[in-house]
Amino acid sequence: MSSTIDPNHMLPRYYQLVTILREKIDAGEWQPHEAIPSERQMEALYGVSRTTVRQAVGLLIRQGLIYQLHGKGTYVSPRKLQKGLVELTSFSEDMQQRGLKPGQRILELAVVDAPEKVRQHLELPPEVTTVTMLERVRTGDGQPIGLQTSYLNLPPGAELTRAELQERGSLYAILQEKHHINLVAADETLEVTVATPREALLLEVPAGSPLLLSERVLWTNERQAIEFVKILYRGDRYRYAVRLTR
Amino acid sequence: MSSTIDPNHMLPRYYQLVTILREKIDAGEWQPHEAIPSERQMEALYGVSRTTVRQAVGLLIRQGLIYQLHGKGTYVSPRKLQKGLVELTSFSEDMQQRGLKPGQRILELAVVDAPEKVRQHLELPPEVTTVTMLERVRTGDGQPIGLQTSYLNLPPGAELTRAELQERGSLYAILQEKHHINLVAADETLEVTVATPREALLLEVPAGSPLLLSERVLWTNERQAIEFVKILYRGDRYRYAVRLTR
DNA sequence: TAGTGGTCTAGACCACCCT
DNA sequence: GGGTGGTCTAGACCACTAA
Repeated sequence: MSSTIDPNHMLPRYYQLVTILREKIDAGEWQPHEAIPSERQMEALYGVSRTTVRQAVGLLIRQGLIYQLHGKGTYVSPRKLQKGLVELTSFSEDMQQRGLKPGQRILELAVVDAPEKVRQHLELPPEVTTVTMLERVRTGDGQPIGLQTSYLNLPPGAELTRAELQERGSLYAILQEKHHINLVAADETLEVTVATPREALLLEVPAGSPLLLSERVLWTNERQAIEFVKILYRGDRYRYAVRLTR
Repeated sequence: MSSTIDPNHMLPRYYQLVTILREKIDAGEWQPHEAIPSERQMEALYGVSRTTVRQAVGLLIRQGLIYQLHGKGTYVSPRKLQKGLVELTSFSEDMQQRGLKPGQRILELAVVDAPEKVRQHLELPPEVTTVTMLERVRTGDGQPIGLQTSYLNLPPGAELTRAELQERGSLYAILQEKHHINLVAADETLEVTVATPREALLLEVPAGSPLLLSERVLWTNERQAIEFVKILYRGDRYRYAVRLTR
């Protein structure tokens, strides 16, 4: 709960300023549509250069917390625009944000020949013929929400075990912490489909029920496609939210 | 098709540099995962400061065209990550990007009492009791794609006529050019539903067919909610695409 | 005219990667 | 050690808004 900037801190100064400003906004110290101090005032207030102020301000603008009007000032966004609807999240994070306890039932974990559709999405080179396939029923507060099928192009030597998955829950946490793979972006498509008998059974809905189908390609910080994941969501229990900007 | 920066040009230098770099990437002058000149090299190449180079580079990174690795360099993203999947677009722009000719059939255009749900989404003040309601069947290459219902909180005096809409096609173009309202962000949710008899008739599908329901709140550059839009898309003719980032 | 954000410069030092 | 991106400074001028 600091409100000054420490030049010797581990974190960069612009990021310390981001934290200070976000805390004030979250605490309601400035109301929506109210002007916050100008860039030159913050320069003096926090003892940093205007460039550094603008770096912090730019980040908060991209996160939707504040906005600027040329010649007028910098203002707090209305609360609806403050919620980060746009970020790349795992299923587990997604459920937690919705206030549901994430859970899973692992149906299958195996190394398989890559289907053609998966080859294309992951842009597999010819010498790679197999991928790791993981099928899970995902739950929120114990209720089935989605049927998830992942195809992973893991680096040689990297392996995935049921035990790890059971323990950690989140696949992304394992990739990040154990294999040092950073996921930074994803391309996702959404469409409508209806449940096959098998899907209906697993999701506990009548066969033919409408489902939301998400297909996602995940990219590492080096922009290699590493995972292609399909999630079939129950139409009655899931709503997808995004923020779009110009 | 310039490849130098003109200091006296109308456009800012960083933006001229963005254009130059984008043209080279689009032309395939640099291949995916190939390094482009370093920031200090571009400083010399284009006669601008490193700050300006970084401003251009940052914009292209946020658009997904390039990425940077600390201590290594700046690289071209693979093509799949170059397509802008994330931007706020109107239905007309959306159809054009998909290579379909956008069309519409106006069902209703009227000033109505604002329903409670609309009041909440638009955050209407108590003194505002009415909104402009516009219902249209949207088509792609003449085929029905979606049933769109818009609720607009227009500024006093601003009016919308069928003639304008028929002529311009795009509501956003009218708001922008005639009323100088800039739409800069939107919050959108997507879910699955099934067609009522009326919806089925208008969309030319059997009653009970699965549909994709989009609900969108549009924000101006001053972060006022100005439009609440519902679009019911035919499940068999529409797929939604987004790019997510960390 | 004064204050705001938008653009731009010419430096500097640090952290990281590779040889 | 030399090159890369990441952070930061102390200025400057311009474009826009409002009184």
